[in-house]
Amino acid sequence: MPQSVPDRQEEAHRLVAAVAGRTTAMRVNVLAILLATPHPLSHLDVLAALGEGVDRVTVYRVLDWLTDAGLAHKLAGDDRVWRFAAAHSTPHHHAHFHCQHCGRFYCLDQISTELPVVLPSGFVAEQIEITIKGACADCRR
Amino acid sequence: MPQSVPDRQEEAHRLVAAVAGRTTAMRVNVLAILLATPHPLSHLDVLAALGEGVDRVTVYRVLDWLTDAGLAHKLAGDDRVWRFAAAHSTPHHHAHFHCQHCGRFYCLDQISTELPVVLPSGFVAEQIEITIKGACADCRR
DNA sequence: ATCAAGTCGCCACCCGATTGCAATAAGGGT
DNA sequence: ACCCTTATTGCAATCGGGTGGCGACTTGAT
Repeated sequence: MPQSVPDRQEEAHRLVAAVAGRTTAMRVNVLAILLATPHPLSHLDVLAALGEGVDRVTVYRVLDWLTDAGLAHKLAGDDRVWRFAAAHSTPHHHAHFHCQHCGRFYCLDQISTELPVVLPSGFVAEQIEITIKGACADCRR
Repeated sequence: MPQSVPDRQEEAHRLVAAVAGRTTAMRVNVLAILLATPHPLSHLDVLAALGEGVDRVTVYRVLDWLTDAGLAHKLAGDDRVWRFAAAHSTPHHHAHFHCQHCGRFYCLDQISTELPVVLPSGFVAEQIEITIKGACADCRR
């Protein structure tokens, strides 16, 4: 079905197979799409990239599975929509850019979220999420 | 109706009156609740604090109005729920803490979001949102 | 006191996400 | 290569935070 995702298929297959759990076509295809895209994708984006005849719920579950398996990141935007990005090369901790105009998300690999934060006593940080909002290069024209 | 919010009522009234637009009981009450709470509240939290007989939709609109008026901040959490905090003393740019266990949000006034970020060319930052996830002091016990 | 414009309250509705369950496919054991 | 167990998929229904529409009611300027 996804002739629009030619490459990354093998890479995705290798990554999925390396994880405990079954290696299904759906998981491989979805991961291939995420790998081929430089910015985080919404569930709807993934569904569109897969083409017709794919069940929404399955994609939800596959994306969650990929997230649990550590192969993808899940991030929440202001529009109450989940975005997913492949975890692959990108270091696990980086910031995101959210364009207020076109709504697109970008990964800002250069910006680390490894901040030396000082929390109130008793608080323990497990993860830091940084989202920069503004206008992307495309929308500035 | 809100005998549970004794103080802050006058302060809230003063703040609402200082803004262009009508000074309604609903706006004053909701702002008083936000002022009386040290951490951001969800729409449901506010509704519960107001007591019975208050319309959901009105609270949604009041919260949006307060946000537009600059009297409250609106922030998105992982659970796809808006949280609102009084803008009052708190500097406009600060980080938030999200407890993964109890789901509560805290304002981290000490941590500024005035970072010297370097964006790809053409990108313009308008706002930076930092959310630190982990376990709060209460849940660590 | 009057009255137009701004708000409130109730209705139904939107849409992303989730749950339940039967049908199907993956892959280990033989 | 086949079978059988079990995880995954597909479909339908549902959930739940949030929104739009519109008549009734306040607000506050006149």
